Amino acid sequence: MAIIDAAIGVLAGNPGASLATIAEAAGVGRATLYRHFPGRSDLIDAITRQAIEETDAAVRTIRWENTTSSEFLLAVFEAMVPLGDRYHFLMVMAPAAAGSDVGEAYARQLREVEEMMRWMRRDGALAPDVPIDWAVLIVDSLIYAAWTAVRDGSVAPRHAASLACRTFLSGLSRGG
Amino acid sequence: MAIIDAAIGVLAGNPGASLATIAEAAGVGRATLYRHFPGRSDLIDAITRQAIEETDAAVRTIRWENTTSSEFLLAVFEAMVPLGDRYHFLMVMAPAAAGSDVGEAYARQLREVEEMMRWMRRDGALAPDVPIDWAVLIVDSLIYAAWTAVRDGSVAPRHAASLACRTFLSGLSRGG
DNA sequence: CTTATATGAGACATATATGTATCATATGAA
DNA sequence: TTCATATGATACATATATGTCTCATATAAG
Repeated sequence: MAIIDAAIGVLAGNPGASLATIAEAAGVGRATLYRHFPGRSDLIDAITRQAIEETDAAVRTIRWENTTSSEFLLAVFEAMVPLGDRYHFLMVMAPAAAGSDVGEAYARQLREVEEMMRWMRRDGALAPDVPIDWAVLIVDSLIYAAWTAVRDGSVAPRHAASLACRTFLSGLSRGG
Repeated sequence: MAIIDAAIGVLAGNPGASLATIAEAAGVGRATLYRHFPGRSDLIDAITRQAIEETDAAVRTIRWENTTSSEFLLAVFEAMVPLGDRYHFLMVMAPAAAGSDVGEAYARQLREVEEMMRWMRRDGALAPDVPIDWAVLIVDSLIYAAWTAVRDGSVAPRHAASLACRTFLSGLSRGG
């Protein structure tokens, strides 16, 4: 929906933006926004649900059979970098919803990334002495960083995911 | 000052927090806060200035003579990770102040990191095909990620900087 | 054409945040 | 003790955001 898309864009830059600002960005009247979402919290909730759906759907398209964990990681970056704003929105807003169903869905997503990291550790693609929590955090950070870099024009959209994946696996030094 | 420290803590978690919330966190009356800072923007400005001062001071303690660029990078992480909240605050707030003196100071800090990245590229510590902008962004991301990990207890304070530095230089894969 | 539905504009009441002013009190120096 | 200063509490006015309501209008289906 156009309102939700506009709201994600506005709230990503300013989490405290007023509903009037969001309505203007969506190109609808403020009253129309209240017709679709009874209150601010309902809008936030709808955005969160959509972000979870979109990110889940993007990950479901990836095939894990007959691939290495590193190839899978690259595919995850390819799928998630374009959704960086959604991903970041979840990172910022979902922890506040802990306990609810959306909070649970976010926790599940985190567990899935943890699972991927354990797979990588078994493969040797993740060093044994690296804390799983740190690896998960770096995946988060790189997705958002890559999305930011594309948005600002620092990195071409085609190269963003591979750059993020390379950074994760082997760092940025020559011959890393 | 206690008010500024408390304000950084509150605003890092919720950039739109009310002055009443900040005053309560600082343990002072709301009126007292207005006596020190005529308005909200003055408080934000004071915080930004202090964050710039603190980060500048931390970097100035680092010696760059007779060191490799990689050693210097580690020292930067050591100095900046404890100031991760300040650093993140600047990342979020300073771009909005572009044109003013604090905006200029932030731009200078960015140029200094760029300079460090160019030094690393000459050293071979940064691969030639990695965009400088990406390297700068990753330094930012890693500082904040490391600070977050320490705050949440995922990583011991002693290990955070070296983990961030290692991630930057050689990634997280085994033998990276 | 007629009708049901969705919308935009705007009035309105309420809640919250901002900013100002006053007064009693605590604290610390002379 | 006496006095100056800083503070906390409170009241107050104003601005902004939220949420509800009405009405005129556009639009699409019948």
